[in-house]
Amino acid sequence: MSEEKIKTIADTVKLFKIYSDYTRLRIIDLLVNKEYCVQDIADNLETSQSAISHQLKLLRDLNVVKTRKQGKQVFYCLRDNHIKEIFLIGYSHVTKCK
Amino acid sequence: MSEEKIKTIADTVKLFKIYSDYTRLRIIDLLVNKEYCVQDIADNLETSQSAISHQLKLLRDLNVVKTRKQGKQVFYCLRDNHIKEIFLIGYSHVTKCK
DNA sequence: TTGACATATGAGTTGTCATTCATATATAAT
DNA sequence: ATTATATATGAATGACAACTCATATGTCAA
Repeated sequence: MSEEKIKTIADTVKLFKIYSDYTRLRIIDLLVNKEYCVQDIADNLETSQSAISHQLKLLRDLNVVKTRKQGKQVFYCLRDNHIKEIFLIGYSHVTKCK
Repeated sequence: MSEEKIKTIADTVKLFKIYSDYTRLRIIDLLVNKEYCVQDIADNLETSQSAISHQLKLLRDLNVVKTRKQGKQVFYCLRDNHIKEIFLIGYSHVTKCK
């Protein structure tokens, strides 16, 4: 296996890992439609503000989400369509297989 | 969020988790083209027979791969095209973003 | 400027999971 | 039957990652 291929596979693992956590996937699912501030995400997912904030930091560092600050609140949305597309492919695949 | 949606999201997490390990993804990548016996997979990936065998058990249990026994050897291949498709979507997405 | 609110973050804990090591099972060859 | 080879598997180990708890930072209102 070439060095380049190894790198690509490793990057693909990283990509899929984004979607491989229940909290993160619910965040992504929520943000598919519109932006949310942190507390609203936490409320929707019935998860602590801290847990959500940690995951959002991860998603920020991975360039999955972008933020918009408005007063005390920070609104999050998906950075581009690629993330949404892959999520929807996986999601619809699962839906079909029922 | 409805009970059913929660279940679907959880199942989607499981689906993505299949692809979220370096050893597993290399196995899947290898099996995209043709079947391999266990030792050949191990040799190709330069990973121990035991580590490969454990991952193959996982993939078997998840219905990702199927097996064909021939003498002392067991040949593995992908069970259907769905697994291949999602892998290729992720893989090509990463390739494009370079 | 003080207090209240929204978010971020560091440290510590816990659980999960991929690997190794040792060994079991199964098949083939002599 | 015995030995060698291919694969599978249980237990133990180690690494990582998600959460909690406590607290810091930043912003607004009074």
